[in-house]
Amino acid sequence: MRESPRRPIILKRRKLPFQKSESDAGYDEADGPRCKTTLTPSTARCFPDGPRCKTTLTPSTARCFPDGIRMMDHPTMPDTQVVVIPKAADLQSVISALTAKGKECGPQGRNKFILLSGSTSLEESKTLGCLSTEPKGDLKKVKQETECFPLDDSLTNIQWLGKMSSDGLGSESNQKCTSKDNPSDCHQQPKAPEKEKDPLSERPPYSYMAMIQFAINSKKNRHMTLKEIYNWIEDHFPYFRNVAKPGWKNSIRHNLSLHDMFVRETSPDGKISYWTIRPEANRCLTLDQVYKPLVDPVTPTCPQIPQVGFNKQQKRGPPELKKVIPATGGTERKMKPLLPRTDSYLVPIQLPLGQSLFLPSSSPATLATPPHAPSSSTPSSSGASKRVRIAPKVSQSDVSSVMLCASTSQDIKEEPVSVSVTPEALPSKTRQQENSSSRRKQRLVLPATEEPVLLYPNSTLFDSGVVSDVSPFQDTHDPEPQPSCKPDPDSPNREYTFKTPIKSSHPSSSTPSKLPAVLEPWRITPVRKGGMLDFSPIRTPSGPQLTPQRHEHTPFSFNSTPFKELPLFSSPRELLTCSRPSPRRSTATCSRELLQECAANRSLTEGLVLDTMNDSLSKILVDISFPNLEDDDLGMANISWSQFIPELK
Amino acid sequence: MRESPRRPIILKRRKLPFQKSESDAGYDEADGPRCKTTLTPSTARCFPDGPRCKTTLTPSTARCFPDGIRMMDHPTMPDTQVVVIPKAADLQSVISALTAKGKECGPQGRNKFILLSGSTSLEESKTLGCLSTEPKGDLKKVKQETECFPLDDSLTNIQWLGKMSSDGLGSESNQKCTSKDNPSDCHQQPKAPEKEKDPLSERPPYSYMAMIQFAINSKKNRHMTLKEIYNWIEDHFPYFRNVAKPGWKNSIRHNLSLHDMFVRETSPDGKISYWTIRPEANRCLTLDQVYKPLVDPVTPTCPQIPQVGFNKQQKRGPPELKKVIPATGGTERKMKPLLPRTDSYLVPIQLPLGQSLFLPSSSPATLATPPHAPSSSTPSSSGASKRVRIAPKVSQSDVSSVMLCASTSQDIKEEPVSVSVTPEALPSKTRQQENSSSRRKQRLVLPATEEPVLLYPNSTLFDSGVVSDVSPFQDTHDPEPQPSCKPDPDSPNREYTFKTPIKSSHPSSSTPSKLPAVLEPWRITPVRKGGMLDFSPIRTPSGPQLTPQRHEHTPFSFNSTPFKELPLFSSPRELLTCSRPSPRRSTATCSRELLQECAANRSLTEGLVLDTMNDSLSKILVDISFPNLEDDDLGMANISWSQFIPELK
DNA sequence: AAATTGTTTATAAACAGCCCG
DNA sequence: TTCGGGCTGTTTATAAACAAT
Repeated sequence: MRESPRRPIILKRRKLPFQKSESDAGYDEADGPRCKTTLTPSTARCFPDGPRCKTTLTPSTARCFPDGIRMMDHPTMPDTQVVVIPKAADLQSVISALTAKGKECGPQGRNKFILLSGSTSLEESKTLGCLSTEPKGDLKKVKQETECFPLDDSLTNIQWLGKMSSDGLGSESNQKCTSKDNPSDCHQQPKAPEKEKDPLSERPPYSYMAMIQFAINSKKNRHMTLKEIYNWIEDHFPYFRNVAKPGWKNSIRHNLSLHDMFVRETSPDGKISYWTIRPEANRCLTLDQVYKPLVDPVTPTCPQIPQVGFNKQQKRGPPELKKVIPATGGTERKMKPLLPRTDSYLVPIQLPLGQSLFLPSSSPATLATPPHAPSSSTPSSSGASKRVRIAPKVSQSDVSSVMLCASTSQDIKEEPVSVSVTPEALPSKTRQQENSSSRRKQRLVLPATEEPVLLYPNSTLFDSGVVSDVSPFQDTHDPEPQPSCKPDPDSPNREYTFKTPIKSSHPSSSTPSKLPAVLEPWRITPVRKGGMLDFSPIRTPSGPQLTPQRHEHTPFSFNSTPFKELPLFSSPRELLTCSRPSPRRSTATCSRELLQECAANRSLTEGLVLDTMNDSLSKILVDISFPNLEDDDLGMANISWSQFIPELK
Repeated sequence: MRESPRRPIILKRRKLPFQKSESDAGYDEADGPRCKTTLTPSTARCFPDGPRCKTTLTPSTARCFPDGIRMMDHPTMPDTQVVVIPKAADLQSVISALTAKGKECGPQGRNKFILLSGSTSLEESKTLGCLSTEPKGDLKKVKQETECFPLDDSLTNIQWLGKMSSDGLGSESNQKCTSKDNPSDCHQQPKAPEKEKDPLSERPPYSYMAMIQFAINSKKNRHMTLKEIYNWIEDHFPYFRNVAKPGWKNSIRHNLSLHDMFVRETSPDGKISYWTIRPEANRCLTLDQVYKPLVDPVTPTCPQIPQVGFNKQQKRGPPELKKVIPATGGTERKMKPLLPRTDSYLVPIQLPLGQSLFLPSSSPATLATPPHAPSSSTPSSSGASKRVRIAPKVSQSDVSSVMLCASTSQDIKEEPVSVSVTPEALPSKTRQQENSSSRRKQRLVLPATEEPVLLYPNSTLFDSGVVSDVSPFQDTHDPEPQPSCKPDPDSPNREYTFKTPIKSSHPSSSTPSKLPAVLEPWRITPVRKGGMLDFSPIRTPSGPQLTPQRHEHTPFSFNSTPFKELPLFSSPRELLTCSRPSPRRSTATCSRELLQECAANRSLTEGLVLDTMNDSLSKILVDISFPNLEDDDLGMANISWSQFIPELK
């Protein structure tokens, strides 16, 4: 009721109902270096694939892992387990269980989890050392538990969709005026008489940032003028045309300026400004991805092999969620919620989708780098796409230190072979630039508060960010051709020039929006003061505040080891604190040509960054579209990850 | 009168009254490579040091350069002049004149200006090629003009200060309620009965970001808990205690989260979170710097030699500005306005303060980098502190390309010798991390819109950001010792660990906060589409949108040439588009030990980033405190830049 | 002179997570 | 001990002030 407009709740952020139930199998307690099992599921410990118990969110200990989740000790990393999660598994349950497990500490600190999605995707969840931050964490070796069906209320988006699809609108627009505590606003937009009954006039469950991405990605050339963005949004979300206050355009502009992922270019004549999405940051979100496809997934852009232990939607949203919004214009499909952005709190880990080799930390960069630049201090020179992002918010120097520590650690070996990416594609940009996302201030997580990190490769060619990611199809209604994340031949090489000066030289988050610090290795600095942690790799001689000292740290020189070559991290600490280069650019997903062309698809191949979601799962990286959350359109979801990860086959 | 609270105007941003008056000496027209004069003022063309004409801001052509400004052709760079500006010179006038000049185009594009502050500081202002963006720019070889006293209204801060010092308050607090269009707000804070008359209860002219820096830098160890920040601000700015709505604390928290420059650390026990400033980004702003010192500058932290053509305050604010606020607690000195943050629109250029050598792009990083990291793709490995930030907003990959271009350009030679910084300090972090600032989305300027870039080394050890930077003194009233930008022995190495996860992996702006893109070389990508410009260095084969292509660019491998070795840029285009490593870490300013300790001082030595100012000079980099803007306390301002730049002596 | 476009700061708010009484 | 409230921290939305066209 203040004088200020209430922020409309688009998608409520909600913490996953991680009950921190101290239950968990004691296996994580035995923290000694675990047997060097390969990633093959053979050694995996299987979770009961039994039916999910739709338990309430009470912190009860009764959790079960659904969908035949398998766990195995990490071959080389102590306190680390590899968890193979079928695509149909309840991601929320898994996260809940692992989170609980993560609270436990081994000799070297908290347990870590490397997650592989349903034999296809790789995830890493890890918790750092048992910082005494939380006194309640003493419950080691508790039984492992799984929490079932946390999705039901952990994803408010689903409910929104259900409401939206069930034409339960009216309230939305009213809410805008009444629930805002700003009754004065109601009279503002009298132009939407139909808003009460038009489902399309409800506010879409997407943030401005997401909608801008939808708009820009709807163009083949992937650039749009501001006006075109306005028009696209109005065309596809009548809410803004009919209901929203005029200020929404201000917000669009604000978002364009605020987030680094949006880049302004200028036409050759300098007269026209186009807004584009940084390719590294572009998840290729398109509106068609957020609508439930009316047809079954077919003609996937890339070869996809529905494969391993894939239980079709074990769990899905309430029945009403499956309703399809009446087709109107280009928006007849039901909107699907987006997964939370991965660059929020989360540490993306690069998936070893490529063959077995990792690119050296900076090798790709060196390709294009002039030889006279001896200083290969490039911290995250390697693919830098997906790395563990759990790290404290640090200065760039700190990042370097972390990287240094990692590189100095024992088992991380550099493998200069870059299998996935064609050399020309890799040249210079790969290093730091791989990491991308929308740039907001982001930070590394303190080890003390670690929770398991879920890394999930996107099942579709695009990093749709849609919870039930399925539709590789173009938005049929959209008059503008869907780029399919392929670089439009014209736009990239057009004569456009960037017009806006770069203001932030700060390498790290900076900017608002971007792949987690891990992707920005330079950003991941060791905690100078981090003496609290026992993990040596993190320690750095200099305190974070001393400027000169930040020079001491080597830049990200450590190369990440391919996942299968397991000794990725000597200690959980490394896993958490070091942004792993995880260099290999996964090209397995698509043909190499496709990848090269699909700059936008990089999120999929490199890190699957979901940065558009409003519903954030704090500290949990869920960087894939998980098909079983709400609906059954698993078509694309079946894209076999085994293609990417041969080990899983 | 909307329901939202009006944003209180703290410091109105105002574009400098650059009239684009086509007047300018024709010397800039002769764009051929200029004689290779050294930076000695001998060859400098002197501007009349006559009295400043307090002309209005009319675009009249009558501009004069005050204070014995000298200009000379750049020895090696075509279309480039070196401008030596005495410390007492009217910075605004110079900027105005150079801006006008910058509109002119030489054979290779727009003229560039390398500015040296009063024989002591170096600046580089340059404009890129004559992009057709502005048709009005045809006025080549116009007469040179100077605009006098633009400060009077270009720096609204001064007026605010004057008002504040003249106890003309009352209106301020009332304004908060009445001018806000939110009458409902008025009743909110009835607790400030004295606000009407207490000058201290007026809202300070600093942004939250600046005040947070003041607070944190007031502590020796340079970290503060949130609560301490609250208290410090309330103690030093009674406005927040007495007048402001409670929401101001929300804003403080918001700023801490939003800007990358603020880093959260955790105490060893994980119980306490401290907020710190990224050393690279820390300008060491302290409140004492913004108050006019009551005593003459003495006991400078570093050796300072008042030296060259230093005209004491030629120009100063209105007489009332010189009033000293009645001492009350720690705030009796008059507040001075801060210079605009340099990371806004501006391209910081690293000053060759050190000897003559530049660090190799990535050499510092390599020191600490494990040898096994062959991939030295580090784009901005070298000091990366100050570079030309005029560049289009680009993705990281683009940045790499730019750097590549620069390195590939002819005269840029790598000089691996790192003179300024002690080797241990340089190791890994220096590269990208040097660049720092507060992280907001920032972008490179399109060449089409270039204006001269002013690079000004800070005259004080601190990058105070204060317009009339003078006071090296600690805030005498502040109970907390002023760190003097020296690394507190305790804090840097404390056991604190970073707690917040890094969310943004995006290397570039990231954040919000960070030295300009130049400082983040990886961020400075060539304009893929920049075909509009004729400057080859900017061109890159791949379009900005294609992901794979971003790999093609080498990472910042080009090393910047020391200033005196002049062929810094083969063309203005290079200067503008390439983020110059400008590697040499200037250690000349302070003893090496001091520098090493003074992580916070890096802004001075590396780039002098002013990121706290509200008053932004669009596209003009004024990265120093210019003593003559408002008052006469030039004491510290006399710090001889000649120490840093031997050539000037 | 006005509208558009772009950049920044301020403010409010919705949550999440933690701590503490 | 648990529960609820408060504090801390992160994000998004909205408004606004400017700047630049």
